[in-house]
Amino acid sequence: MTSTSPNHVFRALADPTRRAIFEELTRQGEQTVHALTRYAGVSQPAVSKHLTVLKRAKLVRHRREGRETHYRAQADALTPMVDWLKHYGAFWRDRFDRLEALLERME
Amino acid sequence: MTSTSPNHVFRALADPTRRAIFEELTRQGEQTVHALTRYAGVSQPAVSKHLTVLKRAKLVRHRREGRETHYRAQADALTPMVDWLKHYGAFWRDRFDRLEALLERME
DNA sequence: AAAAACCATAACCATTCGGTTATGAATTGT
DNA sequence: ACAATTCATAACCGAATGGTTATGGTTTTT
Repeated sequence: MTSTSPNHVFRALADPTRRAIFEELTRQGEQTVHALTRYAGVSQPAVSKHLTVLKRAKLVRHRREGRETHYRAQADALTPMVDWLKHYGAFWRDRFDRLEALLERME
Repeated sequence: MTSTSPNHVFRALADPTRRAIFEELTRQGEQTVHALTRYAGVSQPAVSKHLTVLKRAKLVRHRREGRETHYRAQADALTPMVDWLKHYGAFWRDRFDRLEALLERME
């Protein structure tokens, strides 16, 4: 019961600007909308809309602090995509399987 | 050399119908356009267009045989997506790293 | 108190997208 | 030779997408 439909995640990461925002949040950690706007090269409303899409996919969380909103990446929301790759990326399936076996032995 | 931009792959897999086609090709192996059309639940031209998009992302290969065209999944084209997950999926990064270390030791 | 900063939403616009039907080219079957 | 099958492309359409500027609500700064 890890995930039902990976739809939102795949959709959200299909856009390069959105991917760039997520990447930036992963690299630099928590950021305000203002900081992300300077980084993204598009208008502030555009960034806000992208963040809404990422939020819907649970790829980011936000935290209000005064007049600014801090966003941070929520990497475990990538699970549906990883699961999908495990099932349909035959090329990688062996490796994933071996990984899981290893991790279990490590517990 | 592994991949420049994962753009085409992410875009191609964003659509559920396209993902379903790729999944079907992965599960059942090579298929004609006709077979895929019966499976996909959309018109034949729609399937052809989806296959064109998947082809652009190198996710499928085709082979003409008489009047029919056989398509098959090209799973190693998922590499850019896996690489991206390795870099930006912090949650999974440790696991990937450990996996690669293990695999190297196993050679 | 007034001004400025930060952010989200609304309204709008051009383009892209995913689908359709129509058509034609090539191959196969009768 | 003719009919039928397979597929790709063209032409078209409504909806979704990604961007913009305008606006307004909070909160901070002066």
